[in-house]
Amino acid sequence: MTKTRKAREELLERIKTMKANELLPRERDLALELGISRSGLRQALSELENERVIYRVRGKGTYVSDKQISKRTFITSFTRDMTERGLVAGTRVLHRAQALASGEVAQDLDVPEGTLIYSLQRLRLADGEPMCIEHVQLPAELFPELLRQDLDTSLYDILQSRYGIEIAFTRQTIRAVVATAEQRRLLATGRTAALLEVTRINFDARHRPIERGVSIYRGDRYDFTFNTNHQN
Amino acid sequence: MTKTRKAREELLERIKTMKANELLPRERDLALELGISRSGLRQALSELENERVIYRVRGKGTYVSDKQISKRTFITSFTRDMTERGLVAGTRVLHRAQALASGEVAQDLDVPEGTLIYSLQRLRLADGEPMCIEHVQLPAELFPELLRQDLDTSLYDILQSRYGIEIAFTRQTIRAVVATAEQRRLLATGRTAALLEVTRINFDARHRPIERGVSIYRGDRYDFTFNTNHQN
DNA sequence: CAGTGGTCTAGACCACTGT
DNA sequence: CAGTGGTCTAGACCACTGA
Repeated sequence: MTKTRKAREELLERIKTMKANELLPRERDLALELGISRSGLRQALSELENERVIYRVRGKGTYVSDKQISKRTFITSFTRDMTERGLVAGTRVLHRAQALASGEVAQDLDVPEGTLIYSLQRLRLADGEPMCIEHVQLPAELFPELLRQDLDTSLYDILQSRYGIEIAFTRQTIRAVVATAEQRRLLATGRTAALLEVTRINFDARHRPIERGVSIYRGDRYDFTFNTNHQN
Repeated sequence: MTKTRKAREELLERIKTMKANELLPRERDLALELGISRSGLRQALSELENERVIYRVRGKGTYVSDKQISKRTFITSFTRDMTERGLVAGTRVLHRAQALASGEVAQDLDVPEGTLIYSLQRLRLADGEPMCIEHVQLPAELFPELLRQDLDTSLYDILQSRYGIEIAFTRQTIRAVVATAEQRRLLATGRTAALLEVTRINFDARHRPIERGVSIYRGDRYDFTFNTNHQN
């Protein structure tokens, strides 16, 4: 645990007890109080500012954000997403197979055409109701024996705990599409349903593609919320 | 222009001439070369890392990212968005009026119900074809005489150049909806069209809501791409 | 004017990588 | 082991805010 990290935790504790828009002590005092240099403190504060836990005003001071504003950055994991919405995530594996990468999949995963991949199709449920159809591809080389794992849970938990893979960032493309007959059947929607099609590629810290997939969500039950920073 | 900023620019110049995954000089040498301290250089590098222009590997060095990966963070401005796609943005103002904030609008803008706002409805075009219907609300107090401006251009350019307002971050919620008859008429889509409904609130650096709006995009012509960092 | 956050420095030491 | 990026420090000075 670095000192900056520790300062960050202590700051979060302190902020929890404060109201929105309340003023924090000046940096020089906070640093003294937390037993850290001002530079170290400033790094911790900068992280919290990026996460919108606080905001800083030059010449005035550092303030606590509205709780409302700070949340929702991370998405990606269906299980976590549903949990945050107060729903219980469920999974039905529709199909699992080895396959050879081609076309868009090979391009997204940055592997030559014909590379061995795992392909996984799952129906994801929220409180027992169909929410989304998921089609995932991963390079087989990185995940030996993946298809023998229990795939009824969070794929990202498996990648992390069993293969030690950490996702560093995600690129997503969202479209609106009209449901096909097959999709209507699986998702149990009405005749003319609009669906949210999310195509995502997950990368590790070295910018290597780790996993890609397409998720098709019911438009009447799902929305997608996120924040964007416009620094500079 | 700060030294860090200058270093950043010079680094970008240098990176432009390099290939993907090429190794940059070590930090100590780069700092010397750019006439800056290592700390200052590291801050510039950290910015570039966040923007995915470079990536760093401990014990090895700092590398140039694939050009492919770095782009697409900023969205929000329709005009800029279309320009990046190689399309010409156009605008037809459908409606402009003063109004009183109520319900969701008052809540999103964080003003009491009954506060005076400006309301603006525009049809946005790409290469002359309808792309999106936009419905925007802003607190009148912040933007005197707004309705007298030329609203056929980028609203964000007006906010910045005429009112000196800088947007610091954006919160967006995306849904898929089926087009109503009115929307089909305005957007010139077919009978059963899926649309992308984007609700956004723009905040300044002090976390004050500056503007909110709903944009309804044609599902067959538009997609929405963005990146998410999962630091920590 | 005093008080705040923002920038910058030179240097020390730590943690990880690959030979 | 030598070489890399990562953390941390103490202190100086700048730029902005509001009384």
